[in-house]
Amino acid sequence: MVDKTPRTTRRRRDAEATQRKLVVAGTRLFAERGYDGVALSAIAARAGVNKAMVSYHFGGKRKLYLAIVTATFADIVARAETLPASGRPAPDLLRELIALIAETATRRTPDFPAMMLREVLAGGKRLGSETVAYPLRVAAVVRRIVERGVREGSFRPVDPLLTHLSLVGSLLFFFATTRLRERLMAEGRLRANAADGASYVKHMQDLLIDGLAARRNRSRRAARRAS
Amino acid sequence: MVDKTPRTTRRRRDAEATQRKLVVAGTRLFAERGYDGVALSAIAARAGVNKAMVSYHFGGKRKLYLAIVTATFADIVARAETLPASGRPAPDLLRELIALIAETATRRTPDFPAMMLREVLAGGKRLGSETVAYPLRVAAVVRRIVERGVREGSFRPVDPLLTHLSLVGSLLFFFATTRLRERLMAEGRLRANAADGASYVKHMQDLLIDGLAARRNRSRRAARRAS
DNA sequence: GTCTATAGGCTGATAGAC
DNA sequence: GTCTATCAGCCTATAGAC
Repeated sequence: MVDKTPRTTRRRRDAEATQRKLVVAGTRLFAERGYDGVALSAIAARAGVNKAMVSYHFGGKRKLYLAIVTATFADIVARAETLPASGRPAPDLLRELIALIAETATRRTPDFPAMMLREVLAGGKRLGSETVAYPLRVAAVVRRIVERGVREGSFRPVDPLLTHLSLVGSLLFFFATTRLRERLMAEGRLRANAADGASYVKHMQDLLIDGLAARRNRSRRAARRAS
Repeated sequence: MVDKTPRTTRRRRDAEATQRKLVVAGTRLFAERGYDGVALSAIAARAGVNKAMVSYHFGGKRKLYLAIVTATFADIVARAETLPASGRPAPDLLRELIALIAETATRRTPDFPAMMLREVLAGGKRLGSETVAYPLRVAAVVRRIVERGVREGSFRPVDPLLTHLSLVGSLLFFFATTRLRERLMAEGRLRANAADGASYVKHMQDLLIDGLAARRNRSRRAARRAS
C-alpha cells in the first residue's frame, strides 16, 4: 500500500485538507460565539490541527475570519442572483427566493444567518467594501422582483427596500434563533410544534404574497384611513 | 455654596450617579460590540469613572452585563404586556404593538434591538432562566392578539408563534441595522430615502394587517394550490 | 466611594526543530 | 507542512492607600 503520488502533490493535498478543516471549524464557532468569542486554540482543537496552522495558511485570525465570511456570503448571494433572470411571475419568484434562503440556511450553509446577523450588527466594520456589498446585492434581487410584480399588477405599489428588509430580516432571525428555540423546547417552555423551517417558509411566503398583493377593493380600508 | 446635604446622603447620590453612568456606557458599548468585544477599561473611560468601580458596584463585568440586559429587556416587555388588556380590535392592537416596539427602539431604549439579537444568537447562554423568558412573554402578547383576531374573524387562521417570529424578527433586524444602512448611505451606496423608522413601521403594519387578513374570496388561490 | 498598582490568566503570533 | 515552546500584550479582578 505505498502511496505513489509525487511528494509535492501529496503535501498540497494535505495542506488543502488542513485549510478546509480550519474553515469548517471556524465557520461553526464564529457563527455561534462571534469573532471575539472564539480563541484560535478552540478552532484548532475542533479542526484537529495545530493552532500555528492558522497563521501559516491564512495569515492570522482576522484573515481566516474574513475568508470564512466572504465564502459564506458569496454562496447565498450567487444563488439568489440567478433567480430574477427567469421570466416567471413575481409572486413565484418571491416564493422561490424565500425557499432558497431557507434551504441555504438549513442544509447548505447553516451558519450563514448567524454570521450575517453578527456582521450586520457590527455595522460591517470588519469587512472590506466588497463584502459589505453582499447585502446590497440581495436587496437588488428583491428590488427587481418587487418592481416586476408592481409592473405586472400582482403587487401593490410597495417600497422594494422596505420589502427586502422585512423579508430578509425575518428569515435571518428565524434561522439564527433555531438553537434558542430548541433550548426552550427542551426545557418545556415552548410548545414544540409548528416552529420548523418548512412551516416558517410557508408562513412567510403566504404572509408576503398576501401582504403585498394588489388590493381588489380598497373601499373599506380607504374609508377607515380617511376617518 | 456649601452643600449642606448630610455626608452619607451625598455619597449615596454619587454612587448612584456612578452606577448610572456605567450602565449607560455599558449599554451602548455592549450593544455595539457584544460582550466579548468590550473591555472594562473602555466602559470606564466612556463613563468617565475608574474601571475598579465595575467590580465595586456590580461585582464584575458579567454581572454588569446581566444588569444591563435585564433592565433593557424588562422595559420593552413590560410595555408590550399592557397592550392586550384593552378590548380594542386585533388589527389595531397589532399596529400599536409594532409602533410601540419601534418607539422603544428609536427613542426610549435604542440599544434594545442589538442586545436582544446578540443574546438570541448566543442561544441565551449567558442569561438566567428569568431573562431568557422575556422573548416568550413578548410571544405570548402576540399570541393573544392573533388569537383574538382569528376569533373575531379579522385574521385568517394563522399560527401565532410563526406570526410572532416574523413580526419581531423583522423589526429587530431593521432597527439593529440602522447603523449599517447609515454607513452605506454615507458612502453613497444606498439611496437615502424611505428607509427611516417611521416608513418601516407603516410598511410592517400594512404588510402584517394585509397578510394576515381573512381572505374574502379564496377561490383563485385555492384553485392555484389544487393544480 | 474612588483611585492606583499589580497580580495572574489567557490570547494571538512566531521562531525554530523536525 | 506541521508541531512545540515561548513571548509580549491585553484582559479582569482585587488589595490597599486615600
